[in-house]
Amino acid sequence: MTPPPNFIREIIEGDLKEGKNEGRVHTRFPPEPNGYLHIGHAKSICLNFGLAAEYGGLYNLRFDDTNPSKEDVEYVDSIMEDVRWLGFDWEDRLFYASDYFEKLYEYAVQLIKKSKAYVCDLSADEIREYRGTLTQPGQNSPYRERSVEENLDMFERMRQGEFPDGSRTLRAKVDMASPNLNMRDPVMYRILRASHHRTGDKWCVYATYDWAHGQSDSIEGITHSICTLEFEDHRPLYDWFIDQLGIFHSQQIEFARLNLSYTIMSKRKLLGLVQEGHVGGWDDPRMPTISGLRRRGYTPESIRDFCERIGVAKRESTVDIALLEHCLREDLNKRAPRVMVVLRPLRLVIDNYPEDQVEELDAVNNPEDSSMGTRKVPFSRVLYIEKDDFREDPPKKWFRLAPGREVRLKHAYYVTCTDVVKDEKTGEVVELHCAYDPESRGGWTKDDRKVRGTLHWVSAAHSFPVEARLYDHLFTKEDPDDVKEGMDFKSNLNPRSLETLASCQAEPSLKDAEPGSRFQFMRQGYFCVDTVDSTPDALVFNRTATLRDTWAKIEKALQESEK
RNA sequence: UGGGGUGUAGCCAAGCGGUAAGGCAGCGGCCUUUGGAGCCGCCAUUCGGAGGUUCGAAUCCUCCCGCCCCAGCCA
Repeated sequence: MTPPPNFIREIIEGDLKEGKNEGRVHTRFPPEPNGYLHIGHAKSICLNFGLAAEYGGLYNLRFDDTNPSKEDVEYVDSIMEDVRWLGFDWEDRLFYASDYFEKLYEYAVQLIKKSKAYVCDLSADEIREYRGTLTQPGQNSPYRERSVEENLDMFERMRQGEFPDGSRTLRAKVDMASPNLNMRDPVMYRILRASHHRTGDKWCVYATYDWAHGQSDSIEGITHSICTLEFEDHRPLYDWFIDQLGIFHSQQIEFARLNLSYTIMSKRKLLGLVQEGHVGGWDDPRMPTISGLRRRGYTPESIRDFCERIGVAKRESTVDIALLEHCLREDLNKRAPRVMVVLRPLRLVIDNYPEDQVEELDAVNNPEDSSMGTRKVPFSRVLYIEKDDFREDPPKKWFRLAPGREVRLKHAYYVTCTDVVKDEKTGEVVELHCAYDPESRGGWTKDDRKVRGTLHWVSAAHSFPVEARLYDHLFTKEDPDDVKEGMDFKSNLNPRSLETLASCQAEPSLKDAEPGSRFQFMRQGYFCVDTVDSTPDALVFNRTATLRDTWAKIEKALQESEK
């Protein structure tokens, strides 16, 4: 399969044709360790690493750790775990911008010597005032024309910790009248006494993104530095620094970040959900984080497939989350073994089935893949079926169970409903009585009689209780940020994003299911054993995705036509 | 009102002067021991709008309109 064309591939192929960079393709994924990776990062990882792999190049993992006040090792660990899980191996090419702090400092000295950088004593507020506005040019800082000697001395003293936090900065001397605000003497270093997760207290001056990023790319010999659209305005500065220094020139290319319907992708907002307890953590199965998706039961293959299918372009867009779910189902359909689990049990007694008899019936593990074999499922007189599979007063087109109706029990027999037992007080149906056809063993008869409905079931005496967690979109709105005045995205949180069913009944083969293992609960959806809360004695399953539910559509259409 | 981007179907997205790929969603049908899966078919006479160039324009030119990003010592 040849990957779909996109503008970045076009650029790379053009470069290759021209023999640029000696034919090398070298990319990097540069996360800041200030949060967990999400599906949007997966797009970037697949793009960066996928492209390098495709053109026989290399890719680096580089932590952009230039702001110690927001960063933490917890995040670097999770990021490495997530990237590996997605299926990418950076081999020995793990780097940190902090690896280059000394080099960056030397580069800064070079710029000072070229009179292209200066120490500025303006406060943050003053810098803002001097910067001008979108329509008005800025004014030069009064410190702009300090001598090289004084700048060298002051910069050295900044590093030595002689000045308080925020009191001075090192700025690039570019152009205060530039229509591009990024060129109005951007800050390269700020004084910040914060302990860095790797360099500890060695430094009290830290490079800004603009100063660190391009030079890090250059040091690593990155040929194509792929980033998101909001950095487009920074490209002239990216190029300016590299040109002033006369070092290897990486090419920055920008693409549109991923947005997903019913989802937020902002790390800041995601952090808020975690901190305020709206979700259980970064790895809550409702989160769009890689760790959340993993715990939910997503496969790395399905995520990579998704990232390929959404394409790469420069126009801002929001991908329908149904596409992600589709990729997941397509993958799991082929690999997930089928099992029978009754989510909301309803007792069903087969009156004409011998009291003590138990049959071990053959069940196919995956109709899509016969190599996955078969298993035995016990059948007996008392079963559980799904509450939703019985209607006392069935609507049109209903071909599940109802009084007098015959259905097939998957892998087993045909049964006909003969009696309904209700709770005297509530009127709730509590038990069904059926008669089975002994000639229908395996689920078919010689007379080829049509039985349209097929239900899943478990034997009451052989099944065991499990918990199922049914997840739905975290937000009720396609665009969670679409809110009324004064409200924020949290007002769109879906109160029903998690439904816990504590007394489901599972077939015995599930007893030894390992944490993380995935199944299709027949006619219900894909589920996986939770890796955090599940124990061998009390299994917890997360619903990864529902199956397509044609009946739900039919019923909805039926109800609407009656109105 | 400065600068940088960007407009192709409900949602993504190909297209690069020769007459609108593909996927998702949706809708019909077939098939089915999962109302699952699979299979078949339908779904843009038109590309943000208006002019122009050309035998021929989504592709080139002009003007207009919409949307996104930028005034952190965040990334």
